[in-house]
Amino acid sequence: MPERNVFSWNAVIAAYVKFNNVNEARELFKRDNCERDLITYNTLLSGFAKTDGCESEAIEMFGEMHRKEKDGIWIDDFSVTTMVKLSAKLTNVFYGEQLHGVMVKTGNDATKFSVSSLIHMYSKCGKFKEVCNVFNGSRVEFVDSVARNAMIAAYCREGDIDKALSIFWRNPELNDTISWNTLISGYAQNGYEEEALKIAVSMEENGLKWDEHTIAAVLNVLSSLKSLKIGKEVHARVLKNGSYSNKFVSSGIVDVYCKCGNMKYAESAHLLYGFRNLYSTSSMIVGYSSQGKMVEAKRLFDSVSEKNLVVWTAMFLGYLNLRQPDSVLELARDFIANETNVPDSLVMVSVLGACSLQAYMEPGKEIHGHSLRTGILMDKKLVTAFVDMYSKCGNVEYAERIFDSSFERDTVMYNAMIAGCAHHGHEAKSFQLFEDMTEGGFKPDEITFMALLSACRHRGLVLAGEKYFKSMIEAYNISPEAGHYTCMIDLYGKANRLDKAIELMEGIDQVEKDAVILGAFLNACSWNKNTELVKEVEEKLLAIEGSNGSRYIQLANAYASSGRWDEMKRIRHQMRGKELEKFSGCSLAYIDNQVHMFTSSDISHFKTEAIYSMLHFVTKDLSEISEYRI
DNA sequence: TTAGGGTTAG
Repeated sequence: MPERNVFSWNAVIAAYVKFNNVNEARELFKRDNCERDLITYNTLLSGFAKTDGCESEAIEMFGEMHRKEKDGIWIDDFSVTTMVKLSAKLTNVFYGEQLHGVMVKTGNDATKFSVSSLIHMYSKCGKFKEVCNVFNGSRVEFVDSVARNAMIAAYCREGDIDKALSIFWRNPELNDTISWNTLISGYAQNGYEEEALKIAVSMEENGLKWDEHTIAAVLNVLSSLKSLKIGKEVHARVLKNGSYSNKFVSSGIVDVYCKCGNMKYAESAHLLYGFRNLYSTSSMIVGYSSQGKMVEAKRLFDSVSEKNLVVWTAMFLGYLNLRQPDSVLELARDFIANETNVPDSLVMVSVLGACSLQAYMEPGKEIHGHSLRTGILMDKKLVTAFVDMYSKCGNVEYAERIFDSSFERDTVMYNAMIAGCAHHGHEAKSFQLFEDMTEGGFKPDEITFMALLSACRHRGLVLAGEKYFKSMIEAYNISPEAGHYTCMIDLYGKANRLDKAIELMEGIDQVEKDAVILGAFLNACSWNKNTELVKEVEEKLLAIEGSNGSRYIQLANAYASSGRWDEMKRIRHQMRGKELEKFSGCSLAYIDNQVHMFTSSDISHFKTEAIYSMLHFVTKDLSEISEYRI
């Protein structure tokens, strides 16, 4: 242009901002010949505010505009609204409140722009009371469709769908695409996925077309529902209208396939349109790691240059679910060495899970120390993870201390503490915790009863065990699972009440008589030297688990215990020539930075002699003090 | 020529 003026400069800078090219906009702004006025500043300010990674430039520029008062450039209502929106994006309510103050001072707090932006900002920052103050304190003419939509969204965030609906249906003629989209997401955020889909359908019936936001919201719903069929339908729609170039839509498609467990489709969708999209890649990592496919997960994880806590946690949880604590701890070392982000509670929970698996207390203690020093919020999941870790690492006193100091509790946390006490032989405490739990209004679940029954089993408390077993079924309407039956049979067997064990077995449906229950019953028969029953169990057990070598050994031992060497020989003979998997339970001890693993009758350890001699003393002491058979 | 409301991953 031969003749440029401030209008043409503003127009071209605005065009770059509009098309998300803030770098070019900044370059033009900085040129010596660029003519600038307040509008130029506001334009670039909004560009910085909406661009990820440029937020601090916006704050800096706003400060600079403030200082330029004497040059005739000041901030106006446009600049303030832009900054309120930025406060919402950064969920910085302190900044937002100051801007609200500026609005009041300059008399700009009663416009449709200020009302909608303030409602949005306070809602995003979780200050619902302030949202209501702004909304109720605004004159009707300043509450337009934008403010109305902001209010619907605020009610949805607050979890008050009914209020959101009442605004939505009070003047249905005012509803635009954004109102409908807000409601779809609102339903989904509050767990009403089916209703969200119905709203999306009725949106079209009301003559409003789906836009990219609608499609992204619907895909999000389908991920939660794990609906492959409708997911494919929406995918087809996306292919027709070309909206896959939208990053929310493309990563949404990838996520639906991941959540449905169809990694083949997910992989091709990711390669076609999710490549280099962090959200799509994250979904892929989560998808693979939740299926235990850690090689694939790691390949994608390594390709992410800017890792965040979401992808880290996905990897941690993947290894943890596969029960590979070494991989979790190795990844944790990698995290400490390379990650600038501070670990949050979910990262810590994953690493604590690995410590629990390995009975390795040191890293757990370090995490505990770190969380105390940094003052991180101890949420319920984190407290539970500490309780579990300290219990499983042998320090139930620490576990109790953390449990006692927690302000909030839930069923899972109680379960961890009850199980911890049970495993350490503090059955009275377990029972007391159960009382506290039910009195506090927390509903016990099948895991609670598993912990209580295992406390009874370890201490031979038949009557208490029967009481909990009965109350689980009758008072709490929980059907016993294999673990509960196993506990009871074990309990009866050790208390020499084979008659009771038989009675219980008779009451279990055929389908529920799985190998674990039969195995427990076999032990009960063996302790009570009932060879006839062992024979009966043998047939059923080998029919279900004929390839499990441990079952043959268990049978052989059962016959041996009552002196039936002929039968034992027969079982040993049967084993020969078969390719059998053998599993043996092991114990782990973490001593001097090294894991020591022990199985029953193990003599492989380099300090075997010392260990057995100590074991001899401990066993002697225990049998003297214990009233029960060990 | 500048501003406000709705959408993703643990």
